[in-house]
Amino acid sequence: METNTKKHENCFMRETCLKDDLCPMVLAYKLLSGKRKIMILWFLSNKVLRFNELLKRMPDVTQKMLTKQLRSLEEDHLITRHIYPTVPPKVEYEITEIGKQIVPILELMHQFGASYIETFRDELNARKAAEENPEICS
Amino acid sequence: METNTKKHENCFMRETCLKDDLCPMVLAYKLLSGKRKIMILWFLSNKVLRFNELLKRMPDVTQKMLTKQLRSLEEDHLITRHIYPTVPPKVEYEITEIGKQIVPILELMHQFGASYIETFRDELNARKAAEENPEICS
DNA sequence: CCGTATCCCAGTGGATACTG
DNA sequence: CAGTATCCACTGGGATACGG
Repeated sequence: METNTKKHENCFMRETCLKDDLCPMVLAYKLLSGKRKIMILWFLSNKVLRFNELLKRMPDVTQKMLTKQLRSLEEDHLITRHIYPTVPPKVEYEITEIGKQIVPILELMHQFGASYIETFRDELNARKAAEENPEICS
Repeated sequence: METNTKKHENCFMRETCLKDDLCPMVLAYKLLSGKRKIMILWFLSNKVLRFNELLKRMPDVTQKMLTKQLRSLEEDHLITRHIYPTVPPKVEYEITEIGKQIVPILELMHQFGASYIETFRDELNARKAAEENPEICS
């Protein structure tokens, strides 16, 4: 009987959710897809930050990409953008209420990632070494 | 002191994790990146499935892509592949122990997605209608 | 049944230079 | 400071056909 209280949540989903393309899980995935979005949300989760502050925290991203991802997050209502019309300009980004609901997901991902690294440390190091010295495979 | 039990988990991470590129959160994101991986893990989370059973559950994916994503998941030790050398061939995919640890993330994503849809139902419908009838914008 | 092989396209994201 | 504008390489992923 499915009146069982300990029934696996959303279990029905496993059979049906693909039928309509507004599957909540897939939607959530799409909202987070983009190489930098999770990091942006992560950094904003406990602090309002300016454009340059975000840029400094993400050394390997270009201005263009940061702008693009920020605009996309704003469009999805996950962050807001406050412009102060001063000279020089000042723009602050803040996470929204709905955006904050993503943070627990990020924390779980972090936990999982840490546990995964723990388990496969050696293999991960080997992979990394391999792609840094491809000539070894010659 | 970090002996504080109620301290926000991983809070320190927000400042430092980008410095080395093995940030656990980013790693977790990469393991799940790929249009179908979350769905595959979702379907396998409570059942061992054959290739064709997966294919039937995901009507909009090609064999090639399904194969590719399955191989990638296998390589990352999130699923295993059992081959029965019968005629016709039979291949079963099963989630691993480490793979099972991803399921809570998927469940959170599903919850979030549902809540997001609840909040922005009208806008989501409008967007969908817009991309189905682009001529409206003429 | 469970794949590979080939071709091809659109979108992501990097580098660099310029602007209000 | 906080962006645009251009150009361009790479790859994710779709369509289709073939193979063990």
